[in-house]
Amino acid sequence: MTDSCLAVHLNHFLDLTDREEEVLAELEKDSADYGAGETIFHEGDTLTDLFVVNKGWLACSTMVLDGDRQVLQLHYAGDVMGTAGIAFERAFASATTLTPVTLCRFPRKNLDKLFKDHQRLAALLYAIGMMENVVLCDRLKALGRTNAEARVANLLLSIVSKKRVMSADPITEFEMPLTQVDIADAVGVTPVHVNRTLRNMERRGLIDRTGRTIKLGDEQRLREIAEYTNRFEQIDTSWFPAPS
Amino acid sequence: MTDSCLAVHLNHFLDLTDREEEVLAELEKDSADYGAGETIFHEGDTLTDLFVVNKGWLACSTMVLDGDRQVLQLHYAGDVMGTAGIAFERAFASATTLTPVTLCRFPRKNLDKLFKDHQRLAALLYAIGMMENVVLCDRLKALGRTNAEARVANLLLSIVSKKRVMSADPITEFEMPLTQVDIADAVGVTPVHVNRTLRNMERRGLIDRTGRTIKLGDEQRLREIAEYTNRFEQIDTSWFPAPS
DNA sequence: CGCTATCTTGATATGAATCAATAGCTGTGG
DNA sequence: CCACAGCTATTGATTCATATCAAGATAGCG
Repeated sequence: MTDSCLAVHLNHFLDLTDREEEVLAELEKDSADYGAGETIFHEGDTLTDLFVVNKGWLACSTMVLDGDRQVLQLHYAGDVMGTAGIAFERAFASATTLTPVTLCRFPRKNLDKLFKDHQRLAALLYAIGMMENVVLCDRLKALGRTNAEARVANLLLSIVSKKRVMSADPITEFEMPLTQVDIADAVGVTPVHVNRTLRNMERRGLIDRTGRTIKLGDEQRLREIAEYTNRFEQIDTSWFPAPS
Repeated sequence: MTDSCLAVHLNHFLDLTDREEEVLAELEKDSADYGAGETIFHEGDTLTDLFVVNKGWLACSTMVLDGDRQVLQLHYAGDVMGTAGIAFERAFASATTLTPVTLCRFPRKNLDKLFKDHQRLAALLYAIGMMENVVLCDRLKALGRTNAEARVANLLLSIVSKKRVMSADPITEFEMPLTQVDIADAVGVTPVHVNRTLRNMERRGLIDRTGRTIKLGDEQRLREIAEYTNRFEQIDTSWFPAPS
């Protein structure tokens, strides 16, 4: 077994060869720790590195001119963060840590080796990128066409899903990495309304809260409210080229 | 010069070699025509093919249980459609034609050759996928944090941007492929409100409308209102592996 | 040339925003 | 070890952008 977080994550979708695991571990050499609330990079920064998240939660967000903030993506252990940097030289969003975080930074230039020598891994990264695409579409649907409660339910479920990818047992209780302001910025409502929505969900037994800990009281019902599909569970790797 | 639409599109970002153009042309062999308003595939269909759009506009959309619809992505000549199929065996959205369309269908399995033998093209496809992620994030920001006018402005500008990628001259007038109901489903408001918003924008000289033709009366101002960034213009290919 | 989809406009309703105030919690320095 | 500062959470009152409901008016198409 490897201690590469990325390898653990990718092994979820594919049986990696030893050689492949080595290559991935290589990307995770250069690790650094951050406290909660730190900014890793800012929107507009020149950024030709990617990051493997080794531990903790981060949010990518962008500001509207009037001062509003939109949280675009959440990243958790095992994720590759900053993949937009594959297409653009400048960051389109800022990345901030929500919890203490360990990150491994590597130059995107290293990906060319991966494309040349480990095509199956390249395909897997591509597929994961497309999965993120689908996740973004789910969020688009939630923001465009559902009310505050469904949006919040969606967010909670996707956080649990991400946790479950990296842990063997089926979590139903978790430490919420987002403040109510963060939730508001993620689901596109005001903090005040997030508060009322959460309390209302609590009152009806959908969730239980103790401090920042959230327990899913009725996950089935939450899924119905959010019309949730877990996209993180598996990806279809059947078309992939042979392993190197 | 090739008649492959995909090659024309990709040449926008990279100087393709003759060999690369051949490989792309190969993907565009199997073409078929569709009228406006046809459905190419449905949400939930098993779908292991991708499509190159050769001509016309398509919309990918998904339904909410209560009957609402959310338009997720628009596709135009030169686009590869259905790339989510790279990660999943079932379509997460439906694709319908907005105008008469020519499509070339190819099995995703063909991508493995591309990964094995034409790594630069694989990297480019990956980069374009990541560009689409950024576009989705822009839309997320628009839906989460801006009013109806900014959302509509955003949509109009992104349609013009897509047209400009495939045409030499700087279009300011175009045939709108979406009805007001489609626009509503794309920007997450009601058709009634789209109508009022468009008329208001017209009254203020931001746009001119004659039938379905829209002319950008004050593109600069529209960009400010939408806080628009054109993501389609160029992608950074400097890290790519060498051409095959 | 009538049918149906699309667009337009007015009146009213409502989910969420805004404004405003208070309370709890966490850390930090005196 | 307490007091103060500054986030975070809670709650009520009011406002507002957009939804909903309803009814024409146009226009494209078979």
